[in-house]
Amino acid sequence: MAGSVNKVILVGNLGKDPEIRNSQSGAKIVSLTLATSDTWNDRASGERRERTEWHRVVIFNDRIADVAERFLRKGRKVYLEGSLQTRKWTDQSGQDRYTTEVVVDRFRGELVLLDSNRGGEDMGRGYDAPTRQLPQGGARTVGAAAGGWDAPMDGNNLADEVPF
Amino acid sequence: MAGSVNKVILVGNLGKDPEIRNSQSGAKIVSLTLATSDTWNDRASGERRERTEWHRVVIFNDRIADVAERFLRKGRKVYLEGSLQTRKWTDQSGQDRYTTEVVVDRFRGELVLLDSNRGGEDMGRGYDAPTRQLPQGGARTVGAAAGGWDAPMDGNNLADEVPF
Amino acid sequence: MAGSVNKVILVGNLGKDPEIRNSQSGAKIVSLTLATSDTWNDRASGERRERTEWHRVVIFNDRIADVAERFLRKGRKVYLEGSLQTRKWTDQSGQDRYTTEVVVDRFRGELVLLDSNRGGEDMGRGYDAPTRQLPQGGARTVGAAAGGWDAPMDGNNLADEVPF
Amino acid sequence: MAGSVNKVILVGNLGKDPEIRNSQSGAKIVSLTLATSDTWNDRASGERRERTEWHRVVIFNDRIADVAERFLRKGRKVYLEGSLQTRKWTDQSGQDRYTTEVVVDRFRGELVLLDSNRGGEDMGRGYDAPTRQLPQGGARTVGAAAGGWDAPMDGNNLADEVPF
DNA sequence: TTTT
DNA sequence: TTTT
Repeated sequence: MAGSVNKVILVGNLGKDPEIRNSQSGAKIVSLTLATSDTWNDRASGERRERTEWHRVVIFNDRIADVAERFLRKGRKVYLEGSLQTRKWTDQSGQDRYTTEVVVDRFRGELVLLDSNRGGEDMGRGYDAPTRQLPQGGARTVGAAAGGWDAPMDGNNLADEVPF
Repeated sequence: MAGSVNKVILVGNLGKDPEIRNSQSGAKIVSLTLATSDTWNDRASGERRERTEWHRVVIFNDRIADVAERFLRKGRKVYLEGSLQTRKWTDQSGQDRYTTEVVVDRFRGELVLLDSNRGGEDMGRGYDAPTRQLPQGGARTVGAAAGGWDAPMDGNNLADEVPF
Repeated sequence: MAGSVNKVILVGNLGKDPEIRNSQSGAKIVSLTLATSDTWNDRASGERRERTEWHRVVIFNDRIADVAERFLRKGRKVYLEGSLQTRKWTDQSGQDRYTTEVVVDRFRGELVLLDSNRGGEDMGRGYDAPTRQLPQGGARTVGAAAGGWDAPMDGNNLADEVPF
Repeated sequence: MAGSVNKVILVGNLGKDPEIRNSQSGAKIVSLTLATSDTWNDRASGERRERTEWHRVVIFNDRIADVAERFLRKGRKVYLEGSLQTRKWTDQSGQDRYTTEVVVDRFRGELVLLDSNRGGEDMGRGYDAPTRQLPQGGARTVGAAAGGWDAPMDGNNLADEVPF
């Protein structure tokens, strides 16, 4: 198809520290969960309502993955730009499942840190090293092509992670 | 949360005619499937590769739903802006499932027709009335709050539609 | 023209307090100057370079103008969405001049506060009331249509303000 | 400044064929004028109103400049993403002038062709080679840094082009 | 004039 | 699980 655009722009806060993995080719892959929130007045009741949306983000871009690993921690606010990708996987019972993620690949995407956190202020507490997933068997080693996934993730593993 | 942004920008083509439903309150709800496509040269093989991504779009905004019903048909190219929403539902076997959609609600979103199709050109053939889903039992009648879904869609129905 | 999009997305800091004016019809109009900055490594010299870009923003949307007046002050960081508009005016010597602004009107635009400034912390110092321009003669009272300006601004005034 | 975003998204039609120039370093620079249009109902009179906005676009990115030179012609519709840049220059009378452009540089920006124009349809007529500006003296040879302009454009030349 |  |  000539001429399409697939762009996601998020400003939100990390729900937990980034998770760092490696593709089969050794490239760093960083996963984030970002929260965005809407508040509005319900038309019927007039009550204030809020809804938090959780976004899965996967960063394949080397340069941006490095920045994410070094600077992002639970609670930080970021501007993130990527594209939508729905990935098919198989759950424990053999059923097809689909997971939609915001992908930052080598072609598209941006990451901008929005809370400067200069001077080691109190956001510093709890800002430990990010979680690095140890390969176990190999099921969690995923193959990442430039524009997406070549190999499906381990269904069991994913099932444990839902909603993330 | 003060200060978040949840925005999706798509330019793509409709995979089929829009589906029109009504919420319990009678509001019109239009569902679209939009295709975007990426092409790139594989770094290893040097081959040209292509990947088509299918996006579920749900339009709650009255004005935009009207435009979609009247003017959108399979194959048309649109610019669409909305926000990401992941909806939980239960499948036949009682398992939790999640579906991520691009939502155009009364607060946010835009729809712009990009292929002018003026003068009744050949895109006109096959441009029939959009599909209207008859309520069956009620499972397909969804309740739409301002910011999303109150009631889950029918799991069976959805399963048949995958990828959409 | 059927089918166009005119969208600007900025994340930046206010260079000074907002300026508040009223249109001839009495509507509140808020003007901001937003700074964005790029840093890059010069290819030739290898040196780190930085360039700050200053954006004129004009808010016609009532609801957003209220938020801007109440919460925005010099130094605050915001996400702002609007559209580009180039306005013609005449300078002192009678020459045509053009100024491009990012406009938030009643149809399009968004303002999101990004530095939470919760609890009246030290960002509070210096956070005075925003500047309100007193009408003088009337030259600074501008007529604002929904989608832009009906009446030109006073050329002299603008000339003094360049770059802002 | 840590943490800023400067993004413009346009969907519009070219007002004339692209203009091709070369920087002092020999890099290709493509200039476009893009029209976007808004229509709305005037609140007072109830009349339908329309406003066309003209955008100056300058493409420094080599790959995108090539695509623009080869495929863009007057009338074509494109999705364009770039960043805002205001450039200072001096007019004939020695006065400072400012021009705001949408810049596609080597870091940021995208160009997507939206009217496929397959099959040599009638948009084909008049689709000649784009305009190439011959260097005259050198005033029109501009130096392009990664993030913008090193040398001002010739004021006389620009004055003739306004609005473009 | 912002910010780091 | 974030944030206000």
